Amino acid sequence: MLTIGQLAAYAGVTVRAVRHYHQIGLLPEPERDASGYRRYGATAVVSLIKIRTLANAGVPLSEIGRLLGADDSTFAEAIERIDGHLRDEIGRLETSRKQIAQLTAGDSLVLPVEVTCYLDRLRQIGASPRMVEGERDGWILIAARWPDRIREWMPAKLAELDNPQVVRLYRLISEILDSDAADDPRLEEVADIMAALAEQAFAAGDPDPGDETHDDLPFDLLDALAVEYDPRARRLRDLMRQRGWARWTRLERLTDPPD
Amino acid sequence: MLTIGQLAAYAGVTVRAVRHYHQIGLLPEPERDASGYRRYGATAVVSLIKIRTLANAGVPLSEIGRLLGADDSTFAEAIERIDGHLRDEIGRLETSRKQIAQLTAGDSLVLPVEVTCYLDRLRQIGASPRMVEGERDGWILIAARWPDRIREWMPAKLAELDNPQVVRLYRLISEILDSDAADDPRLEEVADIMAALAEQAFAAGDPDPGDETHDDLPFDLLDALAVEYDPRARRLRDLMRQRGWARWTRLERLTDPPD
DNA sequence: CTTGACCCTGACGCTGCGTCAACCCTCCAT
DNA sequence: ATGGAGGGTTGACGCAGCGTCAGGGTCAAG
Repeated sequence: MLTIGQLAAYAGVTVRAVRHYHQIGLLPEPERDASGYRRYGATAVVSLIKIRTLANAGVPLSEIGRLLGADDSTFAEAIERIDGHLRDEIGRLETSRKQIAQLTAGDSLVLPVEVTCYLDRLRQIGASPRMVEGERDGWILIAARWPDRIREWMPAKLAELDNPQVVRLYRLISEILDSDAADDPRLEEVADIMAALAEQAFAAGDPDPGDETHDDLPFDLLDALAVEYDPRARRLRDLMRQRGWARWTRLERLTDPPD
Repeated sequence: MLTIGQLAAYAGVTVRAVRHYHQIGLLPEPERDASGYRRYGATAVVSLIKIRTLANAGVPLSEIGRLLGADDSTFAEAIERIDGHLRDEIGRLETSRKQIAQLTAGDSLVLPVEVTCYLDRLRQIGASPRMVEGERDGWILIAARWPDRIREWMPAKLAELDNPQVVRLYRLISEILDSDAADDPRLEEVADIMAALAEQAFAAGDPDPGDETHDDLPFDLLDALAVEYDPRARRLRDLMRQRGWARWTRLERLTDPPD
């Protein structure tokens, strides 16, 4: 007659596990000796080994009970099912591994490589870290909404950075972000440049992604994001409204005369 | 300003998940509106997307908080560690899959193929199902103790089944098991055969695995197993003792004259 | 007699939420 | 004005498979 510790040691499991199997009815409670200790016979050892074998094979405890009493075809069927679960699980973990393999720190955390290139380029032309951070978060919002289409849009965005006006714009905004002036006069210049650029784009007949997707939410979020990053964005938005433009952050759109 | 449902939808998670992230402090609680509803801004959306990205990559929630605020090298280090965990997990599941692939129903559940062959052979020579079942469970106990060495022992055991005396022995025991007689007279014959076989083996100088391993517990368990399977085994053991043999089940051993 | 190694029951903890319950808020159609 | 649908709120339990106390009692040995 074995104590629970000896039983567990023989089967290579912990005492707690054995008690757990009792609790869930997987292994029957044995007789107790005079002092209330559980006393196990050889059949208990055999049962426990069978249980552990199935459990080690990844069979959930809840299935093991039925499985041990099942006939061969039921058993094979159940094995089939469990193998399916395991395959799924492995697949999930492997996609996880691929994902985290791509998670280098910084920008590429959530963004496709095209966007991180764009952000790097922004740094090159003199955008401040804070500016780039804001841009990155904006692109995160965009990427969440259109994960597939975002790659199409990047080449055009990247090309824009060759435009000296755009470069000047980003530098200006960077400077403003880094200053503490509550109402920076340079905001007017920023608005002028943005309006001019919007005018050019409109004249060139650029396709407006907002029209295609017909989903304002991401752009509302972009506006809100800018304001959360720097409250002076609100003032900039007003200046843009005066110039006949709304949704200034990512993509511009002609509107009726404001107010 | 978004409600919790809109926030969750944008990031592709459930409302419950968002509340969970609040609870564990991963996502800060936002302001409430007049009626107590949570109201989220754009930065919350960005944070939630970052969280989900890491979580989808298999990063435990408890790590995500630190990771989002970590510098690049800390981040890379953590990623390394998490990838290690994932690899381990995948490895475990894959061994599980291999294991259950080998789990055909019946005998081979816990036993190596050599043993199941032996059991099949037992059936061929006329051992009853009940007898074979008992043998199988005995081998399970052995296999649990010496999982590596058991393969060495099987050829000899298999060869034994060519001995007509051994065949007669198994058939006799099968018959007794299938009968209900409380004290079957054939037990005497069983004991005679077993004693004779033991004598031969001893004379041939068979190595006694019990001596090598110096671990009596498995053999005690085998004895106990037999008794639990059929109480008449106790009588058989006494008969064997009278003939100068102990530990009758698996391997015999000479002892001092009994009692 | 003490000490250390076991045994007992009962209960919480872990992970990442799903799923009630019981109630409040808002908006839209009647 | 009202009622119902479809949001939102907190609080709580449940899941798998045990690990890990807490607060006892028991056994074998020195």
